[in-house]
Amino acid sequence: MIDSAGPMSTPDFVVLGMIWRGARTGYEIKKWVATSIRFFWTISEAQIYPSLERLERAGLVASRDAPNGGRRRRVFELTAAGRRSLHDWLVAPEAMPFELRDVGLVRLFFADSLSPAEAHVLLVAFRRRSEARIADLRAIRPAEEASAEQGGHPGLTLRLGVAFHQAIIDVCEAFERETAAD
Amino acid sequence: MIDSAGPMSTPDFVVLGMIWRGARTGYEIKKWVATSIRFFWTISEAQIYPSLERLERAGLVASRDAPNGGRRRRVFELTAAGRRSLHDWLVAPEAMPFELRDVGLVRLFFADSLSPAEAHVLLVAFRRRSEARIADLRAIRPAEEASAEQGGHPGLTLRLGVAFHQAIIDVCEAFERETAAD
DNA sequence: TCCGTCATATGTCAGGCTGATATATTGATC
DNA sequence: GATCAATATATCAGCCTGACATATGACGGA
Repeated sequence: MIDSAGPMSTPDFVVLGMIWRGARTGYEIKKWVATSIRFFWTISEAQIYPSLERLERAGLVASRDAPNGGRRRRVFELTAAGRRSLHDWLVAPEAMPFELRDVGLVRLFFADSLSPAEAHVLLVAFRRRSEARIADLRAIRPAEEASAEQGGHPGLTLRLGVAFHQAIIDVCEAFERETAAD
Repeated sequence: MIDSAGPMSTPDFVVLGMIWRGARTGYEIKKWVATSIRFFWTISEAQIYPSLERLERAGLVASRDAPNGGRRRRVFELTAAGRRSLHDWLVAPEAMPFELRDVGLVRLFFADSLSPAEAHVLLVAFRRRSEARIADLRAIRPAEEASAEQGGHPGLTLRLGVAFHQAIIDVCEAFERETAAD
């Protein structure tokens, strides 16, 4: 299917997926990523525009010029091959690497070098970060978070984000109680 | 404190912290990272050795040559300034960015484009990944996971890892039940 | 009506990091 | 005595991020 443009990488499929969701221009892809999957995937313009070129060369998207007055603008849509490619990627039994890079956990890891009082301050800051993140997540789309089904799979990823930070908060509070008991 | 070598970055503090934990050579730092904080921080040799140079120039670590037979070897230890610098970093009220990059969540996000059966297969694969990760975490240091206090803060980070993957599993199972009910 | 500011829209580029590879010695296993 | 794994340090191509560059349209205030 893709022969002239090398292997597809995850950012390419993210671009493809966002066009499937209805994003029409590179700019919209960037905006949509920033308001939906930004907590578990980011993408920069320097990736989006070359990616759109590759996808078009591979026949997965089609574009046409649609300037808005004197402002240039290129709108994209999926081809049948593009829909098939997205589908194949989603059902492929590939590994799904979970990459976390967390300065907070690193600092906690070294907290044995602090006094109990200092370590406690750090732990509270760490817990508050997750509390703030849950507030951010709820602000994105409160409707979807309230009811299970309505959000579909985007709603599921939102619930996962909330649950995951709630678990961190619970463990922090348990640890705070345990160390306070000393 | 650090004047001749530009600002310190997180990887530098990770190296400093690992030396505080007792790592003696660049090689040991790499090995220790791979068996402790690897689930939330990684570091490559291409970072470690230049970082050790910077830390020594800044007076935060001291090194001496300690060849093992004909094999060159440089052992490092913290200076007083190094201990202070690590302490200051840990207590600084800085933001702790939480960076996640998860292909699994991205694929789930687009799963509305699949049939219910296909989406279910993807969800099960996603859940199993967290089950496998919990097994990995428990394998690292089973003793610390059993009891709260014994692990200190490394034990806490281990508990946090287990808890948040357990939260993912719980949400997945709930969603599986909800969608199966249709 | 002019001006500033924000949103739309597409791109470029330096610098940093990852993953792969290179090199050399020691110790273990067969 | 040969092969493989572990110890130990280092380099490098290639990719990505974050910052910057460029240009137009829309809108409100002075």
